[in-house]
Amino acid sequence: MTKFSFTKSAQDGKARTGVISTPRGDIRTPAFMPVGTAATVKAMMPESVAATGADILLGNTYHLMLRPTAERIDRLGGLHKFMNWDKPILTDSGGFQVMSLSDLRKLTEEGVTFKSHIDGSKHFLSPETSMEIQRLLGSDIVMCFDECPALPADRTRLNDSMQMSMRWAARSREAFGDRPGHALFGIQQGGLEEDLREESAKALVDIGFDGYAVGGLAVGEGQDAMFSCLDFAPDQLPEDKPRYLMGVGKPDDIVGAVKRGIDMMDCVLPSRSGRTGQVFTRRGVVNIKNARHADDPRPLDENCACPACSNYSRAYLHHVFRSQEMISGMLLTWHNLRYFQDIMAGMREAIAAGTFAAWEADFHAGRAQGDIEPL
RNA sequence: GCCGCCUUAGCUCAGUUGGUUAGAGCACUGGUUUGUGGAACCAGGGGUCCCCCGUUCAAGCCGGGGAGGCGGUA
Repeated sequence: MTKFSFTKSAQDGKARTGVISTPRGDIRTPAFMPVGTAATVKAMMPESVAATGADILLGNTYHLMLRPTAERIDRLGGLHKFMNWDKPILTDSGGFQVMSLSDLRKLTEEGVTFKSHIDGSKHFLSPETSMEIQRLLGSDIVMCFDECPALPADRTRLNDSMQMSMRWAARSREAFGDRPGHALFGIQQGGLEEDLREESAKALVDIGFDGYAVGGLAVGEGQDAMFSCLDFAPDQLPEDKPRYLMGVGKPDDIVGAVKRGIDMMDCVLPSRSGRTGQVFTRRGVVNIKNARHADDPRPLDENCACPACSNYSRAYLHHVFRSQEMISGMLLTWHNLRYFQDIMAGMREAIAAGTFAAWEADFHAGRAQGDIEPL
């Protein structure tokens, strides 16, 4: 069985490019992972997700634990077979839901009891149960169970939370055990505090992981603060392991993160926004629902090779969105995912060529143009 | 012809005993979304309350007349 490994092939400034090798295939970095919370990237067929250029996608412990349950997925041959995706899958541990479902859970040192948002039933997640669920799912990259505190938060709260997440990281490592071909990633916490981040990184490295995530960002602090944190946080993590910025972000967040040394990211924005009419393009954001598109025969982005841009007018995309036709979410999600993957491919190429700064300038110049003039 | 019901925002409709600046859903115009509780959410514009007369301090609401619509009936 191929071992899990990360090979960096080039670096330009702090930006890195390389390959994460797994038994289920290679992940080209920097990588963007579409989010498939409930064993589906909403509105997309798995083969379509692959066609956008994704090497890996993300699934979720909490959601799959509730429905259809990890045990059922295990009986049916694992998450890859279940959802017809044979490339790598990274699963979040449920840590994010500790924050996003804060009204529906009770947290103790031992773990978190959730009241199901589906039927109100109680479910316990801890480092140990999260590891077991992610094992049953057949996840290739397992995330430690952590607490992701929302920002702003005071230093005492951030410190207490980080310390507990580090204890949970040790328990996660212990419970994960030795599973060749599968990776376990630790998650750095500490809010925006440099010394807490440093302490967290050291604790994680002492435990030892296959990759390291920067957690607890893009949770209310704004881009300037996030970038300030990313000016030091990735540097605190091992240079020879993948660095994963969790939950980020918008196109310019992603570019700024890679520039600061991040190798992997995931975000719901391209898929969620695709379903709600917000489109990301080289020239910025387009709201396809806006009246200005109703008679526009031009494509969203003439330089995009996705099906939405290749075969349909803005007028059509506007019409099917307004009509709430399912193809609207399908086409716009496809476009957004393709655009995100094009950004990643562009960055990988530029880093390899040593031209990242020029690529980045071009990226920002395109956005500065704004969307095409209305007809 | 007669009887009954109806007429309030672009549409479908609420509107208490007559009482502040007449509301909702949809539609319309925009905005937001960051390890998915989300095909979600937020904000805004939009009114000759069918018309006329009357009663009253005060009428979408009460009375009279008219117009239009729907249903029943000969």
